[in-house]
Amino acid sequence: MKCKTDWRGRTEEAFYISGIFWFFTPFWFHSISWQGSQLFSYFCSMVTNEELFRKIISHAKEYGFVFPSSEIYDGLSAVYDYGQNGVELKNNIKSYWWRAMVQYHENIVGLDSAIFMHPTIWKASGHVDAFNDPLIDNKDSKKRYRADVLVEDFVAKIEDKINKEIEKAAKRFGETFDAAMYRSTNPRVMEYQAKIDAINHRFYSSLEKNDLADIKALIEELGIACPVSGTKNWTDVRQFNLMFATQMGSVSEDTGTIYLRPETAQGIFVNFLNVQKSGRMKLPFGIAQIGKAFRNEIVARQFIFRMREFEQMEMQFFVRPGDELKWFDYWKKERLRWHLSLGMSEDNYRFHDHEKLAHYANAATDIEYAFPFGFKELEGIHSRTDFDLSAHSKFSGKKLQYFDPELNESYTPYVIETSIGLDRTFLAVLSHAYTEEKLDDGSERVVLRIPPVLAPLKAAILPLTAKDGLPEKAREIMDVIKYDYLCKYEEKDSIGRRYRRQDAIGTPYCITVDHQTLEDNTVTIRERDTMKQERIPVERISGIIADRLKRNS
RNA sequence: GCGGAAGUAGCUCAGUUGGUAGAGCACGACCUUGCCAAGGUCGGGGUCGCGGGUUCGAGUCCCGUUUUCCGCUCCA
Repeated sequence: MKCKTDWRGRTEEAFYISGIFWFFTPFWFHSISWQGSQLFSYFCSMVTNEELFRKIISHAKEYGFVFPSSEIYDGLSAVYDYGQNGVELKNNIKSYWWRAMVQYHENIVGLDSAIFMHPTIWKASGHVDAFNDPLIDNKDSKKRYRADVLVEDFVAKIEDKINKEIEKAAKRFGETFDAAMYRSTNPRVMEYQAKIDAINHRFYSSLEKNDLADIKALIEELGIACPVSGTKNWTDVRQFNLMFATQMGSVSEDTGTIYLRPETAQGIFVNFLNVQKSGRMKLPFGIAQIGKAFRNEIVARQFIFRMREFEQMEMQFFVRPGDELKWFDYWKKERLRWHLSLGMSEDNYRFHDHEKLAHYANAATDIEYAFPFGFKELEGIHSRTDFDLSAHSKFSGKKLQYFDPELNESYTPYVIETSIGLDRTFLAVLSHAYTEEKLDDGSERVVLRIPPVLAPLKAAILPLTAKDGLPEKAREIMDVIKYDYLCKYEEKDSIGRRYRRQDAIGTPYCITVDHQTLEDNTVTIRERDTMKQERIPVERISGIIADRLKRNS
């Protein structure tokens, strides 16, 4: 009935075309052409996806969801403002998450920590070191590399040579061979090892001194060539600090430089004791927080997917050491359940387990969402061990431990983190919701199938005509239910056009006041997705909407 | 940050070898209609992203710059 272009842009036509190829190809050719036809439809979907993504972005602007920041001043790169409908959707996502985490879990409490934090926090967390990448470009291939990675790769090659030497020697000497001994005595291996040590020493001491010129000199002396162009035509090494720095008047340190937090997690860790003691929290328990974070990304793109100022919804769950993988699994399942509860199709989500773990983690996974530009990280779930609390313990000199009455001992709790991007969730909802439909009568409509519980407006109150006392009656109804839900009253334009306008911003219900309303005090309630209408008594409007929203969440 | 493409009304776009800024939709007022958008009349809105240059004259040609998109790169 409906020719739907879903958010992946896989229109029926795309399948149809690849189907024709399939049908007319000789059977013997199918095994070969299968991949080709897959590629072909993939290509089709890529093209329509780009188009679809563009449409979503302009729809978001046109209907007051997302505006480019400072637009009248030409905009500010990768910064966006949320408009009148966007702010509602965003707030609804926040409270949907907050309810699920804080209200429905008796052992999770909230927190709202400041964006400004003591500078040493970022040393303890590792951000000062890890967020400083020295970068270098090859002028011929125009490729950019991390200088430390180039040097590491070079070192790895020497390491390979050592290993080959040892292998050869092992064959020669047979079972009596002692690799460790060989390593520390063989002159050629020792020479290689000395070279590695020299390179590493020079690189890291230069990095520490922030001597970028010497890092470039090192790369040139080693004769490292670009893997793509094969040339050694390098730019200067530049340092990108991914943390925004600013000045604060009175900081007791010698420098007044403070950073805008690059993640909200540290605010939770440094308040671990405050919350645990004042809330008399018993392990396992969690602290949840929603807030802004800032990263000076080199490349911030893809609309609100990667911004320099963004909002996270994080929860740190403190557990007994040894239990962490059990809880990691628990939160993996629990968080996916939350996503699926929005009803945005199971196929759109997948786990991506990390094979290479960060220095602090012993297990990590991402929940990825199928955005129009592919599966991308939406939420991270990490088992962070006791890395954070121990680091803060060490840097602050305060003992961040928990006395476990059951075990009758103190220990540093382990942490499971769930960290979801609010703006990314917003984009996921919008991408899922945006639908272009062809109706039976041949007309088209754009409808945002936002999960009703998240929709900016819950209902529109519409008098069928702007006369005969219908506006007055509709106003009366509006004045009652506006205290239950965010609603909009509208009387301008034909009723059909008003329905379409509400479809375009995802309002799940339209309440229409007609002539019959004046007689028997009933109205029609129109459902956004099906466009079906039913007649209900005025006094039951709020209750019926409440029931349906609950059913949807 | 590098390379490529683009920027004209709220949106989608047209604009001839350089010669007085346009259309459709949207918006506002009034009329008409009255349950799934686009009937009538009238109207508002653009220093053509910004800044220079060439020219008698620049939306158009040249340079710079900025923003967006694509690719590279990066991504706790």
